[in-house]
Amino acid sequence: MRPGIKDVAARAGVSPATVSRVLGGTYPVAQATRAKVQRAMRELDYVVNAQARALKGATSKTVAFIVSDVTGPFFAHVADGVEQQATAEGRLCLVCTTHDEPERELAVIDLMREQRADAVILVGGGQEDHAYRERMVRLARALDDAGSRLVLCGRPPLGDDVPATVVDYDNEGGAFAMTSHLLALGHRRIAFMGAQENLTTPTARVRGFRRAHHERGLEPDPELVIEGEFTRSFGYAGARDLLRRRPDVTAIFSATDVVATGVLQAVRDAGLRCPDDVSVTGYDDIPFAADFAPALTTVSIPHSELGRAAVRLALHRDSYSTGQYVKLGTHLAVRDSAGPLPH
Amino acid sequence: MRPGIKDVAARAGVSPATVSRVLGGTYPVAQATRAKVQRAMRELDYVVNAQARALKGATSKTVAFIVSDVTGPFFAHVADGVEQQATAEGRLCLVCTTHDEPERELAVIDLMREQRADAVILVGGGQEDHAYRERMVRLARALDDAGSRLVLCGRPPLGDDVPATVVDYDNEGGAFAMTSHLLALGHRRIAFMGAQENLTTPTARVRGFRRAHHERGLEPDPELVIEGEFTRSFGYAGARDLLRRRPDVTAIFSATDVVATGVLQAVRDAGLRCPDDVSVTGYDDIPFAADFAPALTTVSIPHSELGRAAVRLALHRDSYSTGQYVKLGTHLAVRDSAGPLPH
DNA sequence: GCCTGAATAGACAACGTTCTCTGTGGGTGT
DNA sequence: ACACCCACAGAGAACGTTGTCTATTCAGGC
Repeated sequence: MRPGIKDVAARAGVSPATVSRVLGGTYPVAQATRAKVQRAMRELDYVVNAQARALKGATSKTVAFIVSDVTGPFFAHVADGVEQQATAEGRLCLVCTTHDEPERELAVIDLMREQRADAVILVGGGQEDHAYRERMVRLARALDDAGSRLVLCGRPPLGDDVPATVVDYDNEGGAFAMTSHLLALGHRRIAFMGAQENLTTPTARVRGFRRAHHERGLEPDPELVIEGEFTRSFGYAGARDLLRRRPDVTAIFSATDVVATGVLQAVRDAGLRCPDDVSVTGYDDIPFAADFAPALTTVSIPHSELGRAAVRLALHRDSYSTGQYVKLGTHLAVRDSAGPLPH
Repeated sequence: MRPGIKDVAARAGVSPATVSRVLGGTYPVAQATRAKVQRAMRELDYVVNAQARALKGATSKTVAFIVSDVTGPFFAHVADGVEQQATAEGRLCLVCTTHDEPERELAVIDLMREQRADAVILVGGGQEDHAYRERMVRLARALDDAGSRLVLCGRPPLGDDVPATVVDYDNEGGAFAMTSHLLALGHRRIAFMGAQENLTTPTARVRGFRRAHHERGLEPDPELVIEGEFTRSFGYAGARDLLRRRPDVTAIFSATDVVATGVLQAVRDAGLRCPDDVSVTGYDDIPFAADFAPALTTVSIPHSELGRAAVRLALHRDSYSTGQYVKLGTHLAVRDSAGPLPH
């Protein structure tokens, strides 16, 4: 049987309350008594019951981390930041996946409400439609009532009156910078691979792509903004078809690095060289981007700082008068996969 | 304020016990009463308090997942399996990192003991010394007393009398197969990059490397078994020095894919081509191994099955008469980075 | 020698569930 | 008409903590 505070008290010859005070350290206990209690705890190999403690207190000292898929390199690095900061703040870290099923997302947030997590961090882009937004607003309020804080990490804010913390990064700015880079290299027929109408992340990236063209007085060819998921297989199929249909394209801006892996494969399979024949770039700067063939030019996101900031802001929300919206910067990681326009 | 079972009971005009019974579903409640209660729950947006429930029950319906670093691709995929299976079994998933600090490992396991997790899954290799083993044995017993199960995932068993579940993979067999593959391609001066004396994983891989030589009546050159950590930077520095010191080497078997990325970089920087001048192989088959330059020949590990099996075995340990030790197979993933011996 | 106040320790009531007893009606069998 | 059982619902005690309130002791000041 697992010993409780009473067993320790009995063995030390004191009352349970005294043991609790030794545990907490927030109340005067005589040196001799403390020693007796500590000895009893050691002898019984006692550990507190976290559930009982949480039941008494207001919170479970836990941070929940919700992603669509733990294996995504993007998520793994945000998770790293979350875990680091949570540990530093004396919190444990719960992980849940949604696999992009909206109902599952709902269910998982209810689970976290049951757990009375201090913060519930939703990582990754969200959908753009109104119904989804409304649901998020309701969840934010429900969590707020339960004493938790909803944190949106990597997606835009819901509105000022919604009790949620938002930690975003400059999605559009990164796409703008990358597109400008390609334009500066002389490319004019640039494809964007992986647009998705109703999702916040690809939409912001397409916006940056367009804006970079417009600022140079150019109009992006609508035929070159290609819809598709953030997967390797879409990158492969999409690029293969594109290269057949539009051999005049000289650069492909992939919506994510994972898409870029597929694009690079398609380029190789088409007998073309990168970057000599066609430039390929990505977005995210995943850990192995520098090891691809060729090393991938991409947009770097401060992944782990995103996670750390999420936890930090959520837990100290009263002391941040600056508000609950932070937008971190992105920057270009220029490597070998994008070069000047071939002639 | 967050509503409790009493508030629901009051609103529905029944006793708290009845509400609990509607919640549990394991006791007859009249149809009309059930409807009243469910309506009250909906109106108050009630969710149970997981801590209170766990306090009553024997366990917190939680699985803990302990790794040295969440960002490692190996870990991410085991985590995926763990999370999948935990969800399927109605458990939540706690994540902790140790960053390879033994004291932190200790502290984290105590934290899990406090949480009364159903299973505590320790992922990745361990140290080989006696003191460490003894400590693990004590932890296994302590967790067993607390009603939890220690699971060792990706490291060898502690002994028959220790209450722990072990889910391992054929570490040595994979190294044996890979080395045999290289030998069959004609290579005779093969380096092993990333041995570490006191750690179980590299030790097993070196063992397979040696055995493959011996079975062909060959003796591996001790100078070619190079000590080093499982990092990209070691791979780079180690391979750079090796290629300078021993230009006669024709193949480099990297202890992990991450090491291989560094090795590949060093090979490129030395002006050599892979696999034409020197073959390079890895171990782990991380997700992007196929996207490296060239696509990496490596040993594939059933990562997520490792995680799933860990949870499955730990939670149903009474119904597995077969014992609490499972060893999963590994297989070669032959790609482009290893070729026949150049002449 | 008595009062005051610090320092310390115990008793007891929460926290929100679930489980085990006890009812309490109303239907059935004889 | 009586006993009996069944289906249901309530009362109350846990689970292991922590916080509040009260009781004891002892030193010091008058």
